[in-house]
Amino acid sequence: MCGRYASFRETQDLADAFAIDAALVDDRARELAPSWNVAPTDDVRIVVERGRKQDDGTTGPVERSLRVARWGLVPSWAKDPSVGNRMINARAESLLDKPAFTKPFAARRCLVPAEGYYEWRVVEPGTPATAGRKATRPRKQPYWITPADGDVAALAGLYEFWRDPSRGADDPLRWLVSAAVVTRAASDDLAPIHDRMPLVLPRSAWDAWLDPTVGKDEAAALLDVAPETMVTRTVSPLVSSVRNNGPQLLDPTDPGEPPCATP
DNA sequence: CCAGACGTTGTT
DNA sequence: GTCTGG
DNA sequence: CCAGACGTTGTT
DNA sequence: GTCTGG
Repeated sequence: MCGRYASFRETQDLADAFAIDAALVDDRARELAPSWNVAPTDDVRIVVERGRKQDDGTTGPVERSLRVARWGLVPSWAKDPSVGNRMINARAESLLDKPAFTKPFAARRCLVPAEGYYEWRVVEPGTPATAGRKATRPRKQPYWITPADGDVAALAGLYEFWRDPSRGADDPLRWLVSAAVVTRAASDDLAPIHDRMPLVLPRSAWDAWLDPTVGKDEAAALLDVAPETMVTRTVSPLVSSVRNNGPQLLDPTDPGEPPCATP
């Protein structure tokens, strides 16, 4: 779950929403194209808090910034970045036991801004919506899921740095920043569509989640926040292919058959 | 000790 | 790097 | 997450 | 069926 989402809000709006100083918005974040179909391995915008490395080698005061990360956490020990292709999610329930996530959770938590995310539900042929039509193979019905309050969704994330051994000290691509989205059990409202959902943090939890001086024990308490209320609608299967993009992917479609938990 | 994994999802 | 399994 | 590939050699 | 790429 949470393997596809959308992030198309203007960078300045994001900076405002997360109280980020304009000077701390990375150029790459400004240049990143809006996307209605963000897929694993894509570059995404993340909100982080850390002290910048200063010229004298020491670390400066903690600052909140908007940066770019590759979706799919690449552990520091990875031999190549493809390891991150499958580390797109981190289960809240087991986070603390996973070597790949231990340090990121203790010190490198981030927020992944999203306008909403997608889930797919498998619809078997022969159900009321397809009755009378020619028998078909199961179909994957995508859903668009957004916060009910219309605000930006702040997905809890973890990030990591990976040093590319093939690049020299001066190469700006020497350090790859990558991130994973934390998942949890779905709320009762969303369970009929899917049993997992991203951890959407309420505004009241943002500061503590981002604060690198907040340790793992305190941060772990944030994993249990009450789920945000979300609204859903069916959208076109165009979104299923990562090659498609654009606001039309969010166009509502006839739901046909309502989701049901137990057939 | 060394070798090998390190992750989630969905589906059966 | 760090943990697990053998 | 879904879609799409799934392979090597030798030659250009 | 299972892995890789986006």
